[in-house]
Parts: sequence; structure tokens; C-alpha cells
Amino acid sequence: MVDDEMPLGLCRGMVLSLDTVFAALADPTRRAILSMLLEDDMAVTDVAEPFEISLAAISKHLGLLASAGLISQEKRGRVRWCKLEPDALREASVWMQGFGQFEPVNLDAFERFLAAELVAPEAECD
Amino acid sequence: MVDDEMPLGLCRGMVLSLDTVFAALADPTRRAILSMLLEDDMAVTDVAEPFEISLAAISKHLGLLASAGLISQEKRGRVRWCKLEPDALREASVWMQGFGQFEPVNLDAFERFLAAELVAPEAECD
DNA sequence: GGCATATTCAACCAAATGGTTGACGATGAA
DNA sequence: TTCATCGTCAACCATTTGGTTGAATATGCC
Repeated sequence: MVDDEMPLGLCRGMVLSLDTVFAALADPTRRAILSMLLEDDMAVTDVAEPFEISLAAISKHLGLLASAGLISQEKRGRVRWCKLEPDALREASVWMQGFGQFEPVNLDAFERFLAAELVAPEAECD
Repeated sequence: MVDDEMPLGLCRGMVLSLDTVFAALADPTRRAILSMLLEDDMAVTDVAEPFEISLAAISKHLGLLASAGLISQEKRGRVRWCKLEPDALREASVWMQGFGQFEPVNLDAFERFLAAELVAPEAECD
């Protein structure tokens, strides 16, 4: 596809961050990691602790999140600290707003959502 | 992974819609299609017209968007009309806005440095 | 130095993804 | 009826993804 022919101003390089951000968010393990980092910064090992997959797999997930800009990582001593970077979501969020006249910026809705989808394993999750 | 041990209430089947919605949004062709449908409903052939990939590939993309709930498809005559369903974005949008809204608790100098350093170069997209 | 801990790397694997082509069913038009 | 159009299906292919394991690298501690 040639840029001139691309619909609605899409052009290569511009969409890369949307690609990577949305792809990063498409995985439930990575979303769970982001939720954990919402509480506090964490070391890689501690991030991995609740999951059953290998540490190497978690390390890959963290690398992907970092390359999408959703987290940052800083090595102090032998521990690599992972920190949420919520700003990276802004571009994607703005993109999504373009499609909706959803009620914008509703933190109540978010908290309800977290309650329902993230922090409530009791819901028939036998 | 056993559900009991899953962090933050993740359990299978529950997060499926976020998975599929974000995965659908992770592809630039599909986002372009959604942008086109923002203007008006379109037939599959017309959706495919600006792209260089095959009609079959576009058909697959549309099927994926439909299964994610982001569009609906209705066959009238021999034409299948595609229609944007922006409501499907609401859940994902709420999820993202929640993260974006959290004022970073511990935004220190290092992170600010990273943010400045890693900001994508302004893509001049006419 | 020697050992344990923290994390990544490299090689591999299975499954999913995004694309192709050609055949096919369904529909509208001549 | 015959033909062109609309769209999907099936089979295939290359690449990416998400996982594994085992080795390697860094760092902290005794």
C-alpha cells in the first residue's frame, strides 16, 4: 500500500506504537502484570511469583511491555524494578475515543470494571 | 495455571472480550477498516478497495472484527454490509482510561528522564 | 574466592496470525 | 438460462507469538 492510497491518514511509523500497545494489551498475562504494577513497582521475580509460567516467559512479557512503553525498567543492584507507565496508554486511549461518544473518563466505571473482571476470582472460576 | 493461583482474578473465559478486542485493534489494517466504517456502512468489496491485499484477506479481517464485536455484518441481496459497533470498545476504553488516569504515585527523575528519552519522534503524517 | 540470587539469553517447539491462490455457492442482471 | 459480481471457504505458506529448558551473566553475601 502506498501512503497516498492509505485511508484516513494512516502512514507507516505512525501506527507502530498503536500496534505495539494494543498487541501488548491483548494478552491477559500482560494485563494482569499491569494491574499488579498499578499497586506498586515490582522486581521481575516478584512479578512472576503469582504466575505458573516460567520466569523467562515473564521476563519476555516484561520486555514486550517495556518496548511498548507501558512499563519502564530500572536495574538497581541485581534487581530490575518494573514500573507502570500509564502515559503510554494515552495515544491508544485517544484513538479509541475517536470511535465513541462513550461517557469519557469515568473512574467509577473503571473501578466497577476492575471489581468485576480483575479482582473477583470468586465469580465461577472453579 | 490453576485459577486459585491466578493473580488479580484472572480466569479463563472472563477476559476473552478484552483479549479479542485488543487483538483486533492491534492490526493497522483492521484499525483502518474501523476508521473507514466510522464514515459510513460499507460493503466488503468497498472496504477492500483501498487496500492492496486480497479480498479474502479483508474478509478474514472483517470476520475477526465481527467476532470481536467491533462491527456487525448484514447480508442484503448479494452484498454484505459492514457496520461499526462502537459499543464494543467501551469496555476496553474504560479499562485503558482507568490506567491512564492514575496519577503516577512515584514519578521520579529517572522515569521522567526515560519518558523524555523514549518519546517517539514526531511522525509528520501530512 | 565461592556460593546463592536475579535475570536474561539461546535454542527450540506448537499454535496462532496474516497473507496467498483457486474453487465454490449465492445472488442479481441480461 | 447464462453470465458477471459478491463474498467465503479450503488449503497452503511464512512469520510471529507464547511457552519451554538449560546455560550464561551480574550482583550481593559470607
